[in-house]
Amino acid sequence: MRIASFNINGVRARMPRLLEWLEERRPTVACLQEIKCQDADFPAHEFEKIGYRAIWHGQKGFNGVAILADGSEPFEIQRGLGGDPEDEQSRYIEAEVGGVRVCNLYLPNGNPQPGPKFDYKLAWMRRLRARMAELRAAEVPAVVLGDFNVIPEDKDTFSVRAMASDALTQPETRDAYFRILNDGWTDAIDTLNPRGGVWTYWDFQAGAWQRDQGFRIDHLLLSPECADRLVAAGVDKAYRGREKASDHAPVWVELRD
DNA sequence: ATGGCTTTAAAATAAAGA
Repeated sequence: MRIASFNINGVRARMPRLLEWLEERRPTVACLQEIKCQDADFPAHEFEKIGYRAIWHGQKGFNGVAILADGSEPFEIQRGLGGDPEDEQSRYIEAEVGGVRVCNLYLPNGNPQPGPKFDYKLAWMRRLRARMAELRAAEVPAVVLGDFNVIPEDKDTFSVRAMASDALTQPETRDAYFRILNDGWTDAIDTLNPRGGVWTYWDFQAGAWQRDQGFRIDHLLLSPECADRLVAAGVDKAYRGREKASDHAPVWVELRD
């Protein structure tokens, strides 16, 4: 099975491009972030017409996540990340699909740093680590994927200097990410591309796409039960160059059945 | 150059993104 993640940056604005990608690439599971719509406005019917069933967790104006599955309805396990009853942002949804636990997240950006948004990001990462520890303890095959808003290492950005004061590269951000990995998770794209230089995001501004000035912030983390089944992982880079594209490209992992 | 684009919300600007 192939499990994909795509920060779509406004699901309604991207529908033609998104349907195109689903039909051309036909992922078994497609996780979306930044759907930027309320629950009532999610275009579930458009996905059903091409054979995908969906669950989603929307929010007015920004954030919002969804899980699409080819030919079956994802079995919802959890919506929203635990650990903070005050947190009302729609950034997490978890489901069972084809015997795999699929955990789709849109991690807070955290800029500007320092400040309350950065504090929220770091707190969110601690809460995520707690949820992922539960999944590890249960020993279920799990893929935790999405827009992490983390540039893990210097090799994951076109310019270390340009990103030096950005929340995505701060030592605290990276520490939190590697604390999670060291609990026993495998970063699929990094494992298959250890030298780096793989981008998943290119800014809309300053000709970043044309200059190939991007970075890697969309990640697919595999539990040991899934890491044993890793066949391939990659970025559908060409979709970033199409008309009315998102600023992210889709990322995917292929698991042996 | 806290710029440079783009979407959403809502009616002209403002917030958010990374």
